[in-house]
Amino acid sequence: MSDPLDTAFSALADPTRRAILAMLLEDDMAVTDVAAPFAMSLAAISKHLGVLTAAGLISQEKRGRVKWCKLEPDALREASVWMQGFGQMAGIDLDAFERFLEAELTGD
Amino acid sequence: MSDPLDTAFSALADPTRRAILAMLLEDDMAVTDVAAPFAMSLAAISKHLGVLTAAGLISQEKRGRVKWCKLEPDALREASVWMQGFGQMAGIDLDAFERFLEAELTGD
DNA sequence: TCCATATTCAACCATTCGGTTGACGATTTC
DNA sequence: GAAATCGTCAACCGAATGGTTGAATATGGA
Repeated sequence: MSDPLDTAFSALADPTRRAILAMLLEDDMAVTDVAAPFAMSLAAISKHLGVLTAAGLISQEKRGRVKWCKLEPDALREASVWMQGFGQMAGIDLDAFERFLEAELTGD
Repeated sequence: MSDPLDTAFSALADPTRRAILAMLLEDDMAVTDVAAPFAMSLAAISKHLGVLTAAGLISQEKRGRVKWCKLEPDALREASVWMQGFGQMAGIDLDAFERFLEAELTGD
């Protein structure tokens, strides 16, 4: 499974991993803190983080005894581009999306 | 795995299935014709088509003895919106993003 | 009717996946 | 130095995945 799209989509297929990505969207986090809200072992979360790292969706940097996890949206962008090829995203109000982006980026 | 995002991303994680979707982007096809370019059994392709159907990414309609496969981009829409949020908006207020998604997905 | 075509079903197989537990190495703190 | 904390590793488990083959079920055409 060397194709980056394979690993990216496969990583995104798990709800725990998507939840982790959503958490990292707000801020970088240590492994233990990532694991805190989940009802599963730290080792399981560590594996999930390994999958996300292998897919390039996050990066991990160890400082001291804490390993920090950081979102890496570039890999998502590739997958997103692939999906754009199926263009007919008819239902989405792209104008509203643009306005939203604009407001978010220029606001505050 | 009832979450539609789970099934959609999981279905997209396989290169054979992505290739099938790309083929169907051009035109509707019969199962046998979908299978033709692949070096695997017809039964295997039939299974892949079942996965894509379960994910809502395609639909299948039987006319006579031929079952026609048709791309259904709506299921891709949800997944695409989810990904665009990460790809383009890292560091942006997640709450506002979720409110936007809510409006998009449930609205009108 | 008889045969070919289109597709699925059922059983099987090897591999991967998502989880567990317990031990372990590394680092910080007391 | 001893003890607590952070995180991974290794072994194991059950279930799901992706493929095979061979038989079965429709349907269409001669």
